Amino acid sequence: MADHMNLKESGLKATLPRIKVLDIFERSKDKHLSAEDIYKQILNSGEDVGLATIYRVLTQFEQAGILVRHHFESGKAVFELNEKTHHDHIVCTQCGHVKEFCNNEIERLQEQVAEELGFKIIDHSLYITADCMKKPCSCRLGGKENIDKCHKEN
Amino acid sequence: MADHMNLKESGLKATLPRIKVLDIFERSKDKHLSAEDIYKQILNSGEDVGLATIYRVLTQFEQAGILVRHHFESGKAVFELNEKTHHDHIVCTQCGHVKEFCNNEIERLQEQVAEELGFKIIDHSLYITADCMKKPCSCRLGGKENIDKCHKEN
DNA sequence: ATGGTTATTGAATATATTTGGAGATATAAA
DNA sequence: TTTATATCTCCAAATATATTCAATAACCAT
Repeated sequence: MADHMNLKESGLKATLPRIKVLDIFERSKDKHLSAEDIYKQILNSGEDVGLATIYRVLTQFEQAGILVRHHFESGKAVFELNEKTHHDHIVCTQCGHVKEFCNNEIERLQEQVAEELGFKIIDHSLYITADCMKKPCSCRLGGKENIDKCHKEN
Repeated sequence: MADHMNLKESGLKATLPRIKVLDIFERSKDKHLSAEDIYKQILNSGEDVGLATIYRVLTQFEQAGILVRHHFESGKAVFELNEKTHHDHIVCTQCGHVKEFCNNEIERLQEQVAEELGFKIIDHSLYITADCMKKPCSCRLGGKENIDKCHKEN
């Protein structure tokens, strides 16, 4: 359900193969999955994605720090989600720039709210969509270079 | 017709393509529509609007805070009306039960954090995954009926 | 209403990625 | 050496979305 901002952060487009792969990993946390595993699961789900694409996506995700690759005895590489230190996201609707933040007070309140409702928090994701208020700024003229130029110093 | 207000407020002229697009979203609340979806619907309704215009209008609406853009499973962006009547979600990993909540303090802190970072909030979504701590409870035995029975009174 | 100013449109084209498939490579086992 | 298996690379085609530009339509002040 949650929008996959990991992709945007990594500069990867949210395409069907990538979203599918991410989804599978998030649905099976703490499991080690090989390229073939992923491939079969996607085929089973009715979608048709090439095996080459799976390998490519896995490597991209590894490079983006989304996944971790392991080589166990089996001869084939397996992957799992890279649980990074947590942070929330604020995304500019004007230029797409993503900024990370972490506010302890917000984290604490979440725990509190959850407890009041009778839940114990396992994880959470907070995405704020916003306007970076930098008009008139070059990032509004389009083009990735402009975004980078504009936000370099942030 | 009152839609024109939205447009005027955003400094956008009330043109046929824009009114049509807005209309479609208001007529199909809670649905996620892609540029193609909109395009086809408009063509079906007899009007002829260019696909380029649809893309342009959708981006403009997003920037105006009228629409929110998501990337779900499909690989193409989808949009929905930006409902200001906002709430957050807490989801139980055990039984899938979803509870909505809204905590003013959290909302306020988000505004504050955003402001400190130089952003103006347009929208946000907070998903908490948690454990509903109701074990041993019937919802853990599987089956939608059980979930409903278990959480009816929440 | 009229006309001038300016924003907006549609069509074509551009862009920038990403994709699947076939074959290349590599490594290990037989 | 052959065989099998895992992974990667090349490339042409597909995809989603953006941009350019001349023609048109919306807005505003007469």
